[in-house]
Amino acid sequence: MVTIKDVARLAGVSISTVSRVINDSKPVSKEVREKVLEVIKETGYRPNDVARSLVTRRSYLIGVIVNDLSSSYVAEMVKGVEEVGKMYNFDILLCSSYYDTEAQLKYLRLLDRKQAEGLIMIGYKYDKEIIDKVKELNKPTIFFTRDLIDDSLKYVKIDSKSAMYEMTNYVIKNGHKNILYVSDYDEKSTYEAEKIQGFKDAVGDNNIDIYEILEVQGRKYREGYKFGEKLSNKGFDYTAIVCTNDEIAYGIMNALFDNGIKVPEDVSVVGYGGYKESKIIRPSLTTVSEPYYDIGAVAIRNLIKEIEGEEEVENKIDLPFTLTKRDSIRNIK
Amino acid sequence: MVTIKDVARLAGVSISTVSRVINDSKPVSKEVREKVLEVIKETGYRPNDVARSLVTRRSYLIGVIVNDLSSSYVAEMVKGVEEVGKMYNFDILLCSSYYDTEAQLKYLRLLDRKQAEGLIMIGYKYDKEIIDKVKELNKPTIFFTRDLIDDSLKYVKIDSKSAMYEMTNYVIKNGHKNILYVSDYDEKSTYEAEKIQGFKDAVGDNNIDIYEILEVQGRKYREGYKFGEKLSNKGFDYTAIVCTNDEIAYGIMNALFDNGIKVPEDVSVVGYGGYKESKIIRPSLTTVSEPYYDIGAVAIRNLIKEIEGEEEVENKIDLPFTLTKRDSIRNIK
DNA sequence: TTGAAAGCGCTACCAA
DNA sequence: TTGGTAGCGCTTTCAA
Repeated sequence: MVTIKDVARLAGVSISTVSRVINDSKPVSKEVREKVLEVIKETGYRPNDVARSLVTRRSYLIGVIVNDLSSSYVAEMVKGVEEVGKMYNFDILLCSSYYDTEAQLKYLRLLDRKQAEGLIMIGYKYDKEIIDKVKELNKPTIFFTRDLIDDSLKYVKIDSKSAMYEMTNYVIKNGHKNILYVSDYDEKSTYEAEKIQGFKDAVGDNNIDIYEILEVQGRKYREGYKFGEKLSNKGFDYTAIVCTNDEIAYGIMNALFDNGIKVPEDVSVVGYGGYKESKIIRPSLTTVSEPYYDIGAVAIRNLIKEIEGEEEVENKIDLPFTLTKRDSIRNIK
Repeated sequence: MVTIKDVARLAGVSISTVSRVINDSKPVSKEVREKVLEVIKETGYRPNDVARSLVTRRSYLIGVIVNDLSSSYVAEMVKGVEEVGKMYNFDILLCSSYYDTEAQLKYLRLLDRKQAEGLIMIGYKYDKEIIDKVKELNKPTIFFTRDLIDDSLKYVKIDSKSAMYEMTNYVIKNGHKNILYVSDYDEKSTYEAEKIQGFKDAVGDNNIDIYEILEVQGRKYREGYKFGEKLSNKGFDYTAIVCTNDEIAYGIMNALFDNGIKVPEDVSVVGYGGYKESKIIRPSLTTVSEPYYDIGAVAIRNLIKEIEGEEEVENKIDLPFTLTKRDSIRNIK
């Protein structure tokens, strides 16, 4: 392995000078610079970032802790984080905790030891233990989570109440008067509570009084499917089903389909999220699209601003959503 | 920031001793150990891995370069890499190149400077420039790619020829005698060539002579959809369509659906890959399932073996595939 | 414009 | 079982 010392010796200069030409940090005479560059080329010298980190106290590393990378929206966010991070010369250290608090704690410690300069937490909800640890680490950190239990934290989010309001409103405008809202969890998160509020507000503002809110035990495709099966078996007279997320929505849709109930002919279904799959399934899913790539991009952009000590960094960032109108809903007016 | 020196001073011992208790590397008397531990607790001291890396010459970092994390199978592989990596205390530095050779080169250099101990390359195909650079870096590296141009490289793969042979055979056993194979690219990769060979072998062994091989200009959903539209418009008399990958398959299926052609009633469609979406779409897709999580897991396990200098590391790893039989194919016998 | 030297935080050797 | 110290590869003063 060739080091800066070797280069210096071979070029007949001091290591300071070599450092200067590598980093372009101070003027170096043309001849010396060329000589050094030549030696670097000949020897194939490559600076060691670990050594550099130690003295500059900069790692240009950002730790990202996710629950599960195989959720398409998580992958999309990480992609945004990674790509924008790279634009600012930051690298991503990826950790996936699979919803486990112990793992999250472990990775928090790990990232700290690795001198990560910032943290991005992408998850569903966090134990107080995690929140406390994050505060203790005292590093720039940004959350994307469904449950914001601590107001001193920095996060990026979507105004889910308005989003669900608009979605529900759209459903109603399509003539639906008997609507089921499928909530994703019995243990209410602030995020889910907001969505339900949006739904209720829309229903109230439109004087719809035949509606129901049911809970599915989980938030994945599987659970949605099971729920849809139960629904099919017991029968129902809703004309529209509003789901708290896309996976639940296409879980339900597939169960209906497999039980001979047609969407949107027999019942309309709408989702929330705008996951990749929502445009691939048939009928394509009407949904609220959350800009996951952008969420990741904005999160890291903001984090880097804070790391670089810029002044005007916002603490709470609201990103716009869009209503994606597709084929899973029918106008029954 | 509290360093090992502070701990040593506060505990009234030398830094060597502190180092020993942190790493449990040499015997330390019970009293001294307890005193040191106490000071560590009080001060909240956390060792700096950067400094440690510099002296031990170990980073425990593995660089992963992918093309696009938003492909579900890539995310699945990275998940396998990350989770198994963590089991062995290795961390993942994630880079996404978006199919760009320049970016790949840049990340290769970056990972080298960051002292990554190994490299995992997940991609479609690589320029010679990349292969050369990888060789030059002379680090343990493992590929998962569709085009293996250099036999000295280490890779993990699926026997795609056998897989496609079995799939085609299955289609034929279902009574199909007029089959279209949809290839994904005009510029043949070794991987695609193998699949085609598997298809041809099966067709030949079964004395089927009405078959066709067509090319779609790309390998994503979009291109599959476009291809399916063209197919629908011009009409066809194939009874089955074998696709080179799942995205193409459901692209085609959706185009057929949107044009009133029913799968599997009017035509059977099968895919290759076993992407997450293949079980969600309706009809669910019959496909060859490649074990992406395992591919990632095996790749990194093997890489770590090489890094740790174990003897019996294989260079070419073949992983088993499975035929996933679902609803997109109909028996027409 | 250049070089000498201190030192980043740690491990590991050698001596005690 | 402990401490002293060299040194990992680099940046960054300070002086020349």
